[in-house]
Amino acid sequence: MALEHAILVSLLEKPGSGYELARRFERSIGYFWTATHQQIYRVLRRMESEGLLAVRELSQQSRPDKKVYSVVGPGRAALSQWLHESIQPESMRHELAVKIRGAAFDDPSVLIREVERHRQVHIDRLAHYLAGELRDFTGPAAPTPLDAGQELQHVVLRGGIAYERMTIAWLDDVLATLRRLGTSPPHV
Amino acid sequence: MALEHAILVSLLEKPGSGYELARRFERSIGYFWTATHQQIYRVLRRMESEGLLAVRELSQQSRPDKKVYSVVGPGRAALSQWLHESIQPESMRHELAVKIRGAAFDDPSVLIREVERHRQVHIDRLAHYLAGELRDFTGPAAPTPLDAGQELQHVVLRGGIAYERMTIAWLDDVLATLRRLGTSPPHV
DNA sequence: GCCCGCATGTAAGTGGTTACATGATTTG
DNA sequence: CAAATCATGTAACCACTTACATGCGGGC
Repeated sequence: MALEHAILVSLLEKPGSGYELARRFERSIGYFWTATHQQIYRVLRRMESEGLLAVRELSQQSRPDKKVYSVVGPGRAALSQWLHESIQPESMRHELAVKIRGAAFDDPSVLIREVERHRQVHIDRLAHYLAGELRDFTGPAAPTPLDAGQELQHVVLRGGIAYERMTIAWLDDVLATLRRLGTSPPHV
Repeated sequence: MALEHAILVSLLEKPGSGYELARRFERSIGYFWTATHQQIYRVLRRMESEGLLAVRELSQQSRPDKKVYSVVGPGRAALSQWLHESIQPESMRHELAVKIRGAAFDDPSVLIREVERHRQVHIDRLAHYLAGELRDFTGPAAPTPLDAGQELQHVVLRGGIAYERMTIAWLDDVLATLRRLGTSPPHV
């Protein structure tokens, strides 16, 4: 049920509609938790019916109406309770690693292009994160000093940056290994 | 459907029963893909009915009978086809990061113990991975030279090691940030 | 005239978790 | 005598994805 809590955090940072939340889940909070609009609309309705959120229907001209959600008392309490509970450290779900091990039973070189493609995606993400860091936290336009919320957002972003750097270095290692194996005869 | 492919890889590495696969998903292949026994039994039956696997029922004395599964032609073909397809680089699912951002709306210091606990789990995992690396790949008892399958298992393990090291360093950063915020007055 | 962005939703299906159930053998 | 290991399974539920559906307004 972490989607529920991710929504609470996002709406506490700033109230918004389901559509806007879906946008945020494509960047910002979405860097470490994803959700599609279908799922978001469903969970928003449930949370509103449970009294965690309040809705305000907003008529707009030259745009469809929207429902702006915001967190109310019980929602804030639910988040606070969750913060006091402990979660179990998650185990990885790394599909590419499964593929790499599977390559032992086929030609390892078929994976080279795939790994190169993934590497490029991670390079792009890293550049994106670094640009965001400069814009919001370390650049001349950033507020000084940062408040607690900004410090916490920054440390999470640093985690994303460290993850992308680590992943790129590892994919280089994978590529070197695949290329090395490609020069020797097949097997199995 | 990556569980299906993880099972194919694991059974190609060595045939086994549902129970044995469940054990393997607690270590080895389970380092980057998890599954419970219920799920494994369900998928094994489906894969067998689809002709990807063959079963051999094995009577054992002083132990329950077991069904040993192995990959047959169409299963190997399915794996090969999957290796040729491209998968989209997965996005993170990092519940702890959601909590950290959520801490801005509560007392950040409540998270210190939780983060310390996670840090310890990652330290233990790292030690476990390093022991496995020494045993299977870099120690004196390791085969030399390694074959392609072992090289690929090793590069995946190196990825796990890099991930744990990066995570521990990041959690240190998180702890330093939380402790720093704890010394200043609350907010929001 | 077509596609994109804004905005919300239904329906069907897959993947995955949790709880419950059974029963023999081995280990402390 | 209790607990853990081996071994397989059912049932109910929850989380998540994919496909489909609608409709207005603005830009190329």
